[in-house]
Amino acid sequence: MTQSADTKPLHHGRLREEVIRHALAEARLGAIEGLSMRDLSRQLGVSPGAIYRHFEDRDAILRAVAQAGFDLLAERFAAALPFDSTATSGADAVARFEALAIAYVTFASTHYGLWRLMFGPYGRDPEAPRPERPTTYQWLGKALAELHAHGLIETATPEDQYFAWTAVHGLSDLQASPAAPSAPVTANTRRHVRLTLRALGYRAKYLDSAVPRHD
Amino acid sequence: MTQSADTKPLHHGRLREEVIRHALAEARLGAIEGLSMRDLSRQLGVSPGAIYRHFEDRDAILRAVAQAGFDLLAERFAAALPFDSTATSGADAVARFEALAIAYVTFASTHYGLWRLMFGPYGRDPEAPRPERPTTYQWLGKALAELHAHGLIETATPEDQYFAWTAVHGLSDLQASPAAPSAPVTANTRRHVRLTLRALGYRAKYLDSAVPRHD
DNA sequence: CGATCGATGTAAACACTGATTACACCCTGG
DNA sequence: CCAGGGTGTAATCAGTGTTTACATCGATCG
Repeated sequence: MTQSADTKPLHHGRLREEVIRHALAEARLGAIEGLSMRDLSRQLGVSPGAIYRHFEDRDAILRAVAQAGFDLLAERFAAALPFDSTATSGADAVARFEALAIAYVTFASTHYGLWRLMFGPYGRDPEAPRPERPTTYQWLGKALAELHAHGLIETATPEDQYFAWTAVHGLSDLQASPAAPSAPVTANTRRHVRLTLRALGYRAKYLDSAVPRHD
Repeated sequence: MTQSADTKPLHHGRLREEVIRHALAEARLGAIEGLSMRDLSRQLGVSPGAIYRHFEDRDAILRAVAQAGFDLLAERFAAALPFDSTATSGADAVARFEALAIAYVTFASTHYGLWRLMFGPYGRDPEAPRPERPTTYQWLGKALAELHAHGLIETATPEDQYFAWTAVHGLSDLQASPAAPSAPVTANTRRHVRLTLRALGYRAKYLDSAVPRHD
């Protein structure tokens, strides 16, 4: 399984990673459900059967890609906001929450196919938890806890957390859906975040004033 | 196209409706993307080619099913709440909004595959608008207008409307997603609705008190 | 009434897909 | 040096979406 990295020893070498890379690239645009084994094998210059040395199934590839999607999302979170740092002020806590939301919505709209895959039936491979990365839920929990610590929201219960997630998640989905009216991403998200915070009892201190940005 | 209903005149008759009926039934459970023409034709006791007399494509079937999904959702709305009626009081306006939200979430969770299809790339057939039914957006707009008319929310702008939709939509999606923690549907939705209303400036009059139910 | 014609269904074929199998290769460890 | 296992190949199988040529039925019209 785990190979000595970049030695490229056998005929082709590190096929598994290449498969995931290509499938992931295809998923960015959409319609990853239409992924074809034979297309994949042709792109990789390899016979169709070869892939079955590394994946049991086509479904196994989709699961692995979904997994990679969650990793990618975690990277985006980390890029928008270091996980170890803490908010220095109330305004900063708001900005951090907002940065998180924007990262989420942006990821969904720039990787819609992948994002749908992540929340579809291949969402999680229960065999392969990876506790080394904080999950979306943990990021969100931390952001809410900070807001609560600075007295900006009334509570930071799991229910509040769930609500905040669903609000941002719903925006992300409808933003990219052809069945809904569309709007510019980040401006829309900012307004959305303000309303979400108000739902959580935000005291309106910074509601209409400028808020310090992260990056 | 439109046939004299139940005469069943030709070899098989009304194949088109039967195709949609079967595909729709399959969509209830999920994975309608995996719909197979040949499976369908076998279920209908018909040769595979016959279906192509009524649908250009497999995709055309999916589009038609998505369309039928929106019709079905509209029916659920109408069942939960007559469109012509008006809220008699503030509490009633709240109850009506809540009934709408519950209908939406329940529909999504009981017809998840269909619901995903509706918001996927086959979401809308732009060739076939049907102005005779109020859309989700219109239902929602009416509910918010009533809340505003009774002085319960500050504004009822399109932005508010969009926010309310995304909030309920996100709940619907995460509720049925394997990648998220799950919870009981209606109780969860009630709490969600309360928070959503608060985001819109709800004055908390009925927030924790019992609210009259519809039906 | 009977011929005609368009709408509907059938059967066979085509290219393609996911998956399995038997076989060949070549690196590695003893 | 040579066995063995991980890796890739070629051929093959059943199943798919779609097209084509052909058959059949029902209504329409002279």
